[in-house]
Amino acid sequence: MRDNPRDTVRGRNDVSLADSRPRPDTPVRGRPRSEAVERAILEGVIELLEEGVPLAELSIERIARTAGVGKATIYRRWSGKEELFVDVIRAAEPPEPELPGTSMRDDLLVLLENLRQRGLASRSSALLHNVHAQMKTNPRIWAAYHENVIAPRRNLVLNVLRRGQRDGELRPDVDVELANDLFVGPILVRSVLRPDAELPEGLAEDIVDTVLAGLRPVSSTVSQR
Amino acid sequence: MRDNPRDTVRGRNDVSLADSRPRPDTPVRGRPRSEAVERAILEGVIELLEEGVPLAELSIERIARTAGVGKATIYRRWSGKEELFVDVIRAAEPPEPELPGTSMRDDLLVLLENLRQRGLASRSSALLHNVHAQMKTNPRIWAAYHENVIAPRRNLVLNVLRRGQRDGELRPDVDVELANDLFVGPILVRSVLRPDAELPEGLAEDIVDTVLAGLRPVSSTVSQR
DNA sequence: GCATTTCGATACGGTACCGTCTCGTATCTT
DNA sequence: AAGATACGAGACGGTACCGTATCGAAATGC
Repeated sequence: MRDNPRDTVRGRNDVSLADSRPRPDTPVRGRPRSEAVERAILEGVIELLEEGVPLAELSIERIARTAGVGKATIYRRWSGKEELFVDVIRAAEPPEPELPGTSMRDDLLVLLENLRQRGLASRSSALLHNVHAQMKTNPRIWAAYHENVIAPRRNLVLNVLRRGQRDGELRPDVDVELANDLFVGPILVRSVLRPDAELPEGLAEDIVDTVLAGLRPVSSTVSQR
Repeated sequence: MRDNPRDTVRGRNDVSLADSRPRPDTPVRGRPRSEAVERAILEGVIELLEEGVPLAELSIERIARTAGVGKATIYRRWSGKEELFVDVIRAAEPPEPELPGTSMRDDLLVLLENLRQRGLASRSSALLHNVHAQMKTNPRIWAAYHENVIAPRRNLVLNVLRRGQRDGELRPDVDVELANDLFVGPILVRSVLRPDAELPEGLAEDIVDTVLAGLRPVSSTVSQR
């Protein structure tokens, strides 16, 4: 797909639009691109980020150096660091959790526990930090992260909440979007904004039950505002 | 004879390093340092960050260029970009909100509304994004931000919650730290992690009342399906 | 008046990376 | 076998920034 229209040595008689043609046949001629090289590059970037190297300090030369490949091999696949990083995001996406489906509370427990585990993992954290850093400057990176990581998980929670609302486990008058943020907010805040905070064992259950029950003292009447 | 490089560094006040040095003869000789120049540099950095320029792309040369000062003028005050950024954080800190003190709910409304407003402001957001990006690499920047911005606000909320717990507005068995995250989490998640999300007008009130009341249907004793 | 220091400006050598290109070799299709 | 392409390695000219040094002018204390 990302073929190079720059036949170097021979005639450069080509004119204006290089690659506007859809070119359906992938170039099967010549040596094919190594899939192993591709993985080595992506994995190398992930490892560097995990080690705490910020994306801003990653140069193509350094990536090539640590992956043990030539610079041209990288430029053959991606046009630059940001393009590459989009694929890194895709490659690092963890699988979605399986839901028991027995009740809204049970599903929420699984989802929040999964979120807590991800908060404890350096890989997710490193990725999120660097995505976050590039968000303002490079909306494409943010879009890729949102599409590949955030949106799927968010939809999972929203669907669980909607079903819970249908089944009477959730007050019908609450906004499910707000409810979602009430559940995931505490974990996200601790893992992203206060990395020194702890994510203790029973946190997911504490959050679910506390949010469901409310913080007002039990004897208080509902008429209070 | 020119100066040795050590006496140029004298940053004003330090965060983590003790540096209780009682001003080694603030050089009253010669031309004094311009306070206006100092402000111009700090404000220039803040404006650049507000415009979406990431901290990683800020070079001393560029800062000097946009502030209209010489490079040496910057190096005379700070030893590098990170040192400078610590002072930028301090300079951009907004004032703490005033609390009515009439009830826990009223105080929480003010605090969360204040937080919502900050989420809407580009200045806070730009700062937070860049602090966040540097967090892993440069713990000093994170420490400065935590000490100057996060901790004071957090303590404000925690005190309000503790008082509410004493006064019977908050269940005595809930962890105030968890309660804090339940209240601030939704706003922080929306402003930091989902910048496309909205922060609508009545959000603060919605959060406070929903968290206090709980998400479980009122008369229901059913917790499982 | 004079010493001292800061000011903006800019020159300086050094470093790192950019993206392209070339080389010799390896691997695939025809 | 011939042709095409990918591979690692690295040369290449160009750009931006680093941190220091120097300049003449300005601002202060003595």
